[in-house]
Amino acid sequence: MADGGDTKAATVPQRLLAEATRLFADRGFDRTSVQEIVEAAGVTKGALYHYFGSKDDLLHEVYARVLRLQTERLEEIASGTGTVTERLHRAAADVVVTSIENLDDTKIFFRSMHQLSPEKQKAVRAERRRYHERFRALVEEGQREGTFRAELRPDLVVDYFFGSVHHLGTWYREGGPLSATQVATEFADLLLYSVRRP
Amino acid sequence: MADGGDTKAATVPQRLLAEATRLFADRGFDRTSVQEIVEAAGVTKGALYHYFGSKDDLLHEVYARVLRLQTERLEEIASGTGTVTERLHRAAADVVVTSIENLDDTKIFFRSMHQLSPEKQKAVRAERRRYHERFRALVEEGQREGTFRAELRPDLVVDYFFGSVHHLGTWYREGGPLSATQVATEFADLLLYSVRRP
Amino acid sequence: MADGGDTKAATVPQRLLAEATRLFADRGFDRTSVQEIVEAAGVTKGALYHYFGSKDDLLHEVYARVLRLQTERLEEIASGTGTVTERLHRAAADVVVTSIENLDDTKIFFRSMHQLSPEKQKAVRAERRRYHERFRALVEEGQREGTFRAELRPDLVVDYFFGSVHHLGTWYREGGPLSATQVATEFADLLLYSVRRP
Amino acid sequence: MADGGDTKAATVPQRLLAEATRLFADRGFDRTSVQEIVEAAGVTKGALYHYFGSKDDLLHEVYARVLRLQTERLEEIASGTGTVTERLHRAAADVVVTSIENLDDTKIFFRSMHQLSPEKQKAVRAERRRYHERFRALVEEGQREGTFRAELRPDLVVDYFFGSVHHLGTWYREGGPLSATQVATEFADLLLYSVRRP
DNA sequence: CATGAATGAGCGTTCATTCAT
DNA sequence: AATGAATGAACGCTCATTCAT
Repeated sequence: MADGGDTKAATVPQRLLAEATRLFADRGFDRTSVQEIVEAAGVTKGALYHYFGSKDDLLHEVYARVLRLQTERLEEIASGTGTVTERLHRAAADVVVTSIENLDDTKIFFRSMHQLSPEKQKAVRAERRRYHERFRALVEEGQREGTFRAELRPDLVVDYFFGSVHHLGTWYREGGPLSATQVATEFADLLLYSVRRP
Repeated sequence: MADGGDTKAATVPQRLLAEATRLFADRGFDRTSVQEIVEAAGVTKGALYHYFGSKDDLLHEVYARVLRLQTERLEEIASGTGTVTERLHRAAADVVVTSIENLDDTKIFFRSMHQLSPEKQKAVRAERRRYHERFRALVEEGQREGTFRAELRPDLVVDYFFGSVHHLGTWYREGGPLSATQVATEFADLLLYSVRRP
Repeated sequence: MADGGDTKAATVPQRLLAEATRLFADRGFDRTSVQEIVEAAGVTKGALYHYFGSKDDLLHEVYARVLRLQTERLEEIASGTGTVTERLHRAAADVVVTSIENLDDTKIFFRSMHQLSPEKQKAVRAERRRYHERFRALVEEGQREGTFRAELRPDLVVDYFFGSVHHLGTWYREGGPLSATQVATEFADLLLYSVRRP
Repeated sequence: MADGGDTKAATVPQRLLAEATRLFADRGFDRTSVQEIVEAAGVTKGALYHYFGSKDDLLHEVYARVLRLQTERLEEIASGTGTVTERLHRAAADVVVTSIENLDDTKIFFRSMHQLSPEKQKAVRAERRRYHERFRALVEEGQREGTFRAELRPDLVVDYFFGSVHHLGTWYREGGPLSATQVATEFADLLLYSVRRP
């Protein structure tokens, strides 16, 4: 009963979620069959439907998990210590690092969102919006205190930056020439250079 | 029979391509059936398969068209007159405008690329790489002449910027508060601010 | 915990049978899942399979209960006092009233019979036949004593009348313009008019 | 190309409808799989769905056909020559004969109606109601002219009689002791005896 | 050029039942 | 007495593609 192994010890729903994440990232939601997921997890379809209401639910769980994680981290950094420049830089770098560390989730996020059912899409978007708003608040804070350029549209800056972040999945390769931290630092630098009053 | 009208005059393959683009952007490649495409175009399946080898071919054509267009425009701007700052700004703003003007193609591009067959994906990526290289050359040119910051990794700058561009499809809405030109100017400004030596 | 209430006090198998009856009548046997039954009864699947061997068994119990009831009542009436005319009228009216009072059972009876396993179907049909025979005996008694028309085929009369009775479930609505007794009287009248020597 | 055979010559949709009718009557709608139907008809599932939108559609077609047939016949008889007694007798006997001749349809009708989708059920019921109304009009005509007993509720008489007719499928066996005409005559006699002023 | 009937493999999902606890 | 995780087979349906006409 002791947690000795790694995959063997995981519960059935955990294994299903892990394999689904991997497969959705690999070939996309529509191209992944329920059969493939259960085979990868070593169970039968019935088991999957015992824990998840639908294939859609599985994808929704992936989203919920990553959104929860990122929201927590941003909240901690944004409300932490340091100048607004330091905090924005830290938040930007952090979302890059965690996006790279969970590259499968990142890939799924922007590729498969529109394959969710309309209601679930709405729920995810709402959560996402809250996350963006917290980030935008940092930009606005910097504008109010005169550190960031006042003529910028903060919402546009956020969309600009997160476009770059979401696209990491299309070009970043583990084992490539760049470490996660290197990319994170460069991206955060690029962001700060573009918003700071020169 | 003479080419007098507008929609009526479009040839069958043109109409098929137009409807396919619209539908792929709307619901994604996998969620669009061949039946829906031919119904929208007012022809039968046989006609589609007469002009296109497969559903995949249709998607490939969408990509080929937009890549051709963007490459032409970039080439013209990059090799045009003006300082490197002016040319990079112009190129960046232009790709934003054309991405917004062809928002359907933009949506398809980043959502459905991985649904192409491996060989076609490879071909599209190669073409895309050439496009990015031309853009990167502009950054390098600015670095060589001392206008842009030397410590930047030019390839990373390009990925950073095009991430933002590709994501326009997820948030930009026609009829919203921002015109294509406004977004283009802001995006190009953000880019230039982040690469220019302060 | 004392048997004070009404629904709360019912035993688990009683509650299961009651909910199954309601659901089978509502949506049919095949359209009712075991899951729905146990949820309605507030127990789990294991409990159902503890008391009933199969879903089929549950349906069989419904039949057994209603057949037992009707046989008892017919027996009492047929062997009671009064002329054969009075007894046939009373029996006919009574089966209409009890069919309406147990409309769910009536609906199930003619809709779901063929969904029982072959052996159980045979058992139910045999029981049903005995019931019909007792009814038919009343008709024959009337023919022998010259009250009912001799040229009638008694078995056909029985099938004719019970067709009408079994179909009550398709059109009778509680709260409609007709009370159970009104329908019972009219149906019994129609039967007697058609069998009595004019 | 000449219509030489019997089953071979029938078109694919005709064969599908014929086999579906037989199977639905045999084992009920829910117990008949689409796979069984297409195997019996010697085609594949794709072919079935080329001609029919759903399994439900197939059942609806069965209903539509039999309702059309019966309505035509009733209309012809009811508006024909003869006294109201003769016409009601003729109509009653005719519906029995055609119900026996199309016993499969009769079985399906009362067993599987509630397995149709709600909208289609509504459509069938509406058509059925029109049929009943035409029949009821005959009873009312007889009451107005004083031939039938005035105290009868005509709608109840119709439900009474058609209950018997619909139940033919549960007990009538081809090759049994009774011909269709014999049953028809007896049923019509029973009806007329019960409605005529003695 | 174009049709549309037909294929065949695969899809997501349901469900009665079993069994270790 | 009762749980609920898990099975495994079947279900209705979709779809890109082919091919005789």
